[in-house]
Amino acid sequence: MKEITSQQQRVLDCIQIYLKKTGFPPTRADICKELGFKSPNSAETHLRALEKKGFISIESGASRGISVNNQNNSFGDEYPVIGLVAAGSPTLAEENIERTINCPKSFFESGFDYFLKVRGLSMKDAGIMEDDLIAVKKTTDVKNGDIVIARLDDEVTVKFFNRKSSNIVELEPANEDFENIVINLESEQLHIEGKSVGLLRRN
Amino acid sequence: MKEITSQQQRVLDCIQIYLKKTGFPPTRADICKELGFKSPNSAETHLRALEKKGFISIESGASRGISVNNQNNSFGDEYPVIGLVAAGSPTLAEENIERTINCPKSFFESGFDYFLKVRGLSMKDAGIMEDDLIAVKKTTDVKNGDIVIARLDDEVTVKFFNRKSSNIVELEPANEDFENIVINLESEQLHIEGKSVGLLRRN
DNA sequence: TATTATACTGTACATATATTCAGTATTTTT
DNA sequence: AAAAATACTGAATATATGTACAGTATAATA
Repeated sequence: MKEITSQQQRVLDCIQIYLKKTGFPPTRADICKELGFKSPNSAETHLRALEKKGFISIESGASRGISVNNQNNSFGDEYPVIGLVAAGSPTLAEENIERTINCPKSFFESGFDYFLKVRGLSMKDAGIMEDDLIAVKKTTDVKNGDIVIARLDDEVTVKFFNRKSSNIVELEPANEDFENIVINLESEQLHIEGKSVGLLRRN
Repeated sequence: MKEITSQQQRVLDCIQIYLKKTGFPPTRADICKELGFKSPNSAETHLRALEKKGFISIESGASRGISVNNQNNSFGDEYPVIGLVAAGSPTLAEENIERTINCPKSFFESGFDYFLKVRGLSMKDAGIMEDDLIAVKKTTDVKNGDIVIARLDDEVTVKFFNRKSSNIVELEPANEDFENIVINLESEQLHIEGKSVGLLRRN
């Protein structure tokens, strides 16, 4: 996606506002009226530039045949729900995707990549129950106290992250029936898949 | 909203599918092509019927000037977040609405009406923590074991519902530090605001 | 029984709309 | 310094599209 100019941004905004207001895209004349252009060709050339840069698609010949390509509108996207993660298989492999959930992109504060279906009760005191869906943001940038999705020997687990020293990381459950997992990074492999940015439960 | 006929439903479905696929509404000819009509007037009369019944709006003269009025598309709606509920004030009064959340209508199984922001930890063992947002469906049709939003003497509380006998209802917390609330319906007023159909947490 | 709503085909036409062509001017890139 | 992209005005036009008119037929309603 190439860079957008300020005028092209105005046209793109105009399309989206018009869409939200009326339910259908504007004509060239509508855009001109809205932005003060005096020739329909002004709108036309901007539309072609936006199309060339990938921001919109234009159906040739069709009236109002404009569709906005970007996903950062307020509407939904399909997010995968990752269920039982088999040992050794990559987390986001297709066979692990149970289904998808349509959910606004900006639903959780920092944006997220997928839902992870929780097994077990090791985080129950943090309000995370069996079958809850954790909104996971893929990142390795985690701080102490974050709820992280970690992989240890092909086993995926959800725990509090706590770096004790440069080589020692503790993964702490929120359930007194479970014990802390202490990892020495020199001798063991710890892979941080991401961190929890939210939770979804459906009764 | 008057009753819709099966053919009109087909046309309405056609519009929504077309919208989802292309990003803009169909022309009369598009509808004919999609549904097998041979005259554009077939689409026209159906559209006018749908407009008369309130399902769609048509902008006169504009090409593809159709907008769907109903909200049961797969996209988002604005749901109110109810925060601190002041004693004596109706739950959904405007002053109680902290903000709204854009969320697909079909996000929680049985549909829902608003989000309730949780105070306290009386339901922590059910995985409901402070500041969690409970998706509430307004209903008085609750079963034993349901998590209900109940009002007792202008105090709103979230608890498990448990009908002991025809006159006795127990509201049970999920936290051993709290005690059951036993209500004798003959002497006390219990108002069921609704029940929890889901939960949303944002870290 | 008359009327209205539903459910179509088929034709016709005014106009709404996309799109091309001819210019002008400024800025950015090569 | 030349070429390409940006940012417009203005006019022209083919066609995409809404919409009215003329029919036919059946089911529902008053």
